[in-house]
Amino acid sequence: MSARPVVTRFAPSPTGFLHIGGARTALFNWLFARHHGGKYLVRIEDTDRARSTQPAIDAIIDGLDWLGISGDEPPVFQVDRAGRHAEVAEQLLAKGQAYRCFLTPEELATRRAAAQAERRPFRLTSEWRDRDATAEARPFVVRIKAPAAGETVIDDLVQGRVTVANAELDDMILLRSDGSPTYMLAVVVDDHDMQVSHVIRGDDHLNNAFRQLTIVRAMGWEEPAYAHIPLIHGPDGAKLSKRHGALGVDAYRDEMGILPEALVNYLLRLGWGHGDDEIFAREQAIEWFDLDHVGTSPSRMDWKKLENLNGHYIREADDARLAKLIEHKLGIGNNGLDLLIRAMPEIKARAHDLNTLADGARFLFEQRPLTLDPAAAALLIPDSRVLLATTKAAFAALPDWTLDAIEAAVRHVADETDQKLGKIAQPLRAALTGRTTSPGIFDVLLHLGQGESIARIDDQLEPPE
RNA sequence: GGCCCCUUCGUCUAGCGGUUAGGACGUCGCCCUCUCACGGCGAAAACACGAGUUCGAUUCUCGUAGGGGUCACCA
Repeated sequence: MSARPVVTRFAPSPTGFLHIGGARTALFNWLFARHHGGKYLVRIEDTDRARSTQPAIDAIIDGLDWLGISGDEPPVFQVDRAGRHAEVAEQLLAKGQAYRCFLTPEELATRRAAAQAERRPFRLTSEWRDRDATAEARPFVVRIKAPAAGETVIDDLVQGRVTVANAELDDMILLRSDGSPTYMLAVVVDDHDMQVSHVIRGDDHLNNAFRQLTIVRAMGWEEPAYAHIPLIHGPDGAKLSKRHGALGVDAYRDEMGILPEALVNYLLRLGWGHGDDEIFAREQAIEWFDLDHVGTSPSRMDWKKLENLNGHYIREADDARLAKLIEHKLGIGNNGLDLLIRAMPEIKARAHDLNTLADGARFLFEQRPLTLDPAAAALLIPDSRVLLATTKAAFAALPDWTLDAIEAAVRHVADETDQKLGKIAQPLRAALTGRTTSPGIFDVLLHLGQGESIARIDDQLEPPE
């Protein structure tokens, strides 16, 4: 590795949302730069003006921001640099490393079809390659003169040494007939101008690296180091589809209720490992991250593991922060927020995403009389109602509504009636929360308050008609 | 199809010639217990196959099979 400063970049094309694979690529670039005290840049590859959209750009920027891996500098937009790209193409032309090709798309299609008919691979050999055709008036594209013989070797930081015969490389287009740069040219020029030292990107670009290298070499520029990381597949090993996770990171946030630190931890661990470690604080990840422990085989999404990690981070998260994140799901005001925060320690222990978190807190804000779910309703048999009535009386007599006092009261009723605690706790839970599962019953009582608790019990004392 | 890449429990991975092949998620069992979680303990579970190289291969080499990527005036 050369001594030049580390500069990485994440270069998405804004034709869709920021998906999980892109997020991981960005993360690895960010981590690598941080680890080496370098710089991490974001470049929007919008040279395909027909397919690039502003919503996509917003989604990508927003997603990176949410994950805490925004660029160190404002994003670079590739379209803004079209002039510079054309300039480099001109230089290549002047150096005889590129040529104007007057083949029309139709001619190209014909040749391609012919090659396919003969079942041989199509490799363009343009008759314009060695012609000096500056004077032609017809539309043309600018093509690179790819080396015809020999081979090109890349020492990929993840994949190892990869060799490709130059005969496999074709004279790809640098400038389209409308004068706009293609991706192939734009990446190389921008990476050079932005002084990118390490190109870390998805495996699907490995083949491109060879073609891009020919441009770098034709210009005599310093070559970046390459690191092609394996793609993420769906649980079935096939390409990640919409059905199983080719979602924008916004869906992980808004629909699945995932915390950014959980997604980051999961993504980091997917395709990379550090011994037996599973949980990484950000600083720790920066310290440990490297490229030589990035795996070489594609990895599959494991929703259960993400969920587990998310549960971990929810339990670790600040109560007020969590309350803020779910208050809109519960439709509560400021008074409710305070209650929610107070009850959060018990609620969050039982959640693995923001949806289950909100669901677990719902009983706190339910309007009386509660609608019991079937399992809870089934608990309220006549015997239970008698116990409930006794318990209610004990609650009504309590001068202080503290956890200790509540617990003592309930246990006392159990002793007096010679019942196990569960015989009282379960009907109580049903009456107070409408469900058969909830935080510990004493906590439920405490947070609901004396008046509300008694009222909810009262609601269930008489069997419904 | 050409070219390129990949292959350790179901999944994510540790391993970098000699290990009882380790951890995590998931699964199952037990414990804790007022329910559900959390937590604790334990169990089942893997080196794709075949040749080499070597005293010795999960590890190195080559095949086979399987999987993936890529072959545009898209990125």
